[in-house]
Amino acid sequence: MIAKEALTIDKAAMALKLMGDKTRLTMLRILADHDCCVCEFVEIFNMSQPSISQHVRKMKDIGMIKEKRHGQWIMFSLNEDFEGYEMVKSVLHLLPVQDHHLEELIQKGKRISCD
Amino acid sequence: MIAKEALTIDKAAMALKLMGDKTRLTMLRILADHDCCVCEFVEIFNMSQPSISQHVRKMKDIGMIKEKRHGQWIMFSLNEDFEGYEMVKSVLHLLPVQDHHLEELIQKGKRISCD
DNA sequence: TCAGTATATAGGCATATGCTTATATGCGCA
DNA sequence: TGCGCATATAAGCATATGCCTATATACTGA
Repeated sequence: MIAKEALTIDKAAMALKLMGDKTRLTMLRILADHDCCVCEFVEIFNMSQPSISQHVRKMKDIGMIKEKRHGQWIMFSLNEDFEGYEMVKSVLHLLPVQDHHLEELIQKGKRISCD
Repeated sequence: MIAKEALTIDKAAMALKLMGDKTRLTMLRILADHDCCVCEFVEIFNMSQPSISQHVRKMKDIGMIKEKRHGQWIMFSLNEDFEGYEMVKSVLHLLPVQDHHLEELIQKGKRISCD
């Protein structure tokens, strides 16, 4: 049996730095329950599309989230293969559910679902 | 019975931002096991004293760590009363022990102990 | 193929961050 | 009181960050 390698301080710090932004942390808390695409985040955060895109890119670049294209949309989700996944999850579980954002989205008819 | 208030996203993000720096994260991981003072961190990180002092100050300012003066020295420790204490602890427990830094310190005769 | 929608990239700007050196403050002890 | 060590603060500088607007790319469906 091979012990799971502990996360290095360096990698953890990199992940935590990304989580240390309110917008990204909220995105992650949402992603802990629901996959989302960029255009949904644009609605939720009422922020420019490039700004959202850049936040998402940073998290994708270090492997914290992953993407899957569904036609026109690219759905993002937490990446369970990320080295810091356990850490990310344990932090997110301490934070309040962000379902109200999704509900608002649904009420506005802006929720994207790919099944 | 009163349920423990969940940490807000805002406060968590603030704490995570501070943890997202390699130097501070290492300090915190050390503090999880041992109280330390500024001059010890200066030795450990081989960094200027003001630089260390500023890192410590940021963490003290949001209540993440606390200080206790022992004569000439001010010993810092994790603050169990910090709102994000549980989060901090759960992250630190996923990181490798940093005892080698303390051992080096002891070998150099620079370890401060206040008992 | 072309219009419409979704996403990414480039460039610019204001502010935040982390480090440094210089200096001030606080405490212990002769 | 005055020196020595520990710590804090001030000021300056280079780089990082987060946002924006403008523009490019990618996919869908008529």
